[in-house]
Amino acid sequence: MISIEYIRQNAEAAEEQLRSKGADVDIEHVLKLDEDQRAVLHEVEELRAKRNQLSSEMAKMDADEREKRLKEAEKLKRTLKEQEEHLAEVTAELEAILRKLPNPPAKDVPRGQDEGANVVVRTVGDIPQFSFEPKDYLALAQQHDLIDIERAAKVSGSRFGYIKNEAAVLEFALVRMALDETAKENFMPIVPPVLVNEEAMRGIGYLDKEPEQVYHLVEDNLYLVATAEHAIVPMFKDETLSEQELPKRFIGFSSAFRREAGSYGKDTKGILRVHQFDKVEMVTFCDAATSAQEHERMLAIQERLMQALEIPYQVVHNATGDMAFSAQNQYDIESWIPSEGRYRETHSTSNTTDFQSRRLNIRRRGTDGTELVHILNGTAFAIGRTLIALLENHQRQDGSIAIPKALQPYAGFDVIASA
RNA sequence: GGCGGGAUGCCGGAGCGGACGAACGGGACUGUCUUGAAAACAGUUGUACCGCAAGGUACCGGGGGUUCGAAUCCCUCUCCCGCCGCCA
Repeated sequence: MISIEYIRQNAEAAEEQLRSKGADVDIEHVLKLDEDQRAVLHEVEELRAKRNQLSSEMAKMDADEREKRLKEAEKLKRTLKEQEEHLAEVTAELEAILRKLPNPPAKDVPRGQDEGANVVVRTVGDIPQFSFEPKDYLALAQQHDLIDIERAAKVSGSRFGYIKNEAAVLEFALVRMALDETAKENFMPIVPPVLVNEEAMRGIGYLDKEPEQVYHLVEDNLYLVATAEHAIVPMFKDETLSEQELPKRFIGFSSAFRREAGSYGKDTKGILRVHQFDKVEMVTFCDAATSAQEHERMLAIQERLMQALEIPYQVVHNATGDMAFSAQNQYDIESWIPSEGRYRETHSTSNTTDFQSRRLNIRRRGTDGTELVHILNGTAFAIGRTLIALLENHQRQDGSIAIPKALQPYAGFDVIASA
């Protein structure tokens, strides 16, 4: 959640920033509500002070005297109740608006309405030149019996898939490789629950932005996470961490579930956009002062992983209109997909600053007092999309697929070739 | 799924309508003493919000209620512990 003090102190800048992320805000209205809220709060607190004083006086009175003051006390009680109700209304109205506002972008974020305004920061790796017509991953998968979409449709519906044979082994190879790489930077491996309660999901900011994207188990009021981040970030809800234990870095593995409502007809083929996929995800809790640096660290890890897989990619600085709701700054990594002749998103990393920690009340205690922590997230590997890039970029003329050297020890084989 | 017991500050643990932001013990910090440390003694030790400040308000698992007044009474939810049942 955005800080109301920030809006109060930077009304003009805030308006521009929020609009740049596509929010339709009326800053004047927000400021007015904020003022009202504080005025009513002041009134309520004054009434409470009076009540408290009268009550403690009454405690010392004899029965007779108490009886005399009772009328006054009762009246005070009624007035207080009215004002408290008023306060609750104003507060709720203000909060409802604030909850729907995105994290204002950092100054250096490119402005723009959509991904067209994204800025390519750098391009790494040579685009493979094939002496033959490269196949798409589905053709390759069929040749080697790696992915079964048809039967998944029979069992689960559209946008599901079975990952099989070497592809299934590669999933675990990728997971292990990501664990090892991030271990060098003290990320703690973690397997979180994939079902989380409403409070946790709300704390993440997901329900306010795109509630239709998340699977909801109505009977138990539980939500299926759309990324491990959703289960890892709320772990420290209402906790104050000590300065010394920061940064806390986690490398989580979990399935991710997305309804993909509204994406009908978009990427309908294969496993690029599915309702369920596995993912290795980084999450860091750190000091406000170091979060920008942590963000760069995450990006660097992502790049190292892609370089180890020998997949050409580009780093994109997301424009305001293409950023996540919670992100103050965001980079995507787009991997080269030969069959499409273009780069497609395989990774993302966001600095959410104190946007999530404010909602979840996650602080850190230091010698300088307590303050909200900063929280960052970043993809290590989204398995499905990484498999796509891997299969297509490393295919050979006969359709066999070379496994990059760094991955071989994890996979236990160096090529996928049909017998 | 059934029955029983719990949830209080950094930790343990009392309190069960008014003097409780909370006894007592431990821990931590500061000071005295000491060459230094320990011990002993004295003191300090939560967070958030409103306010220029003085000060005020809120918080004893969450929410609601009763009352002039709730950690304390009532309702409800969640979680934890124990026993039984079922089960990968």
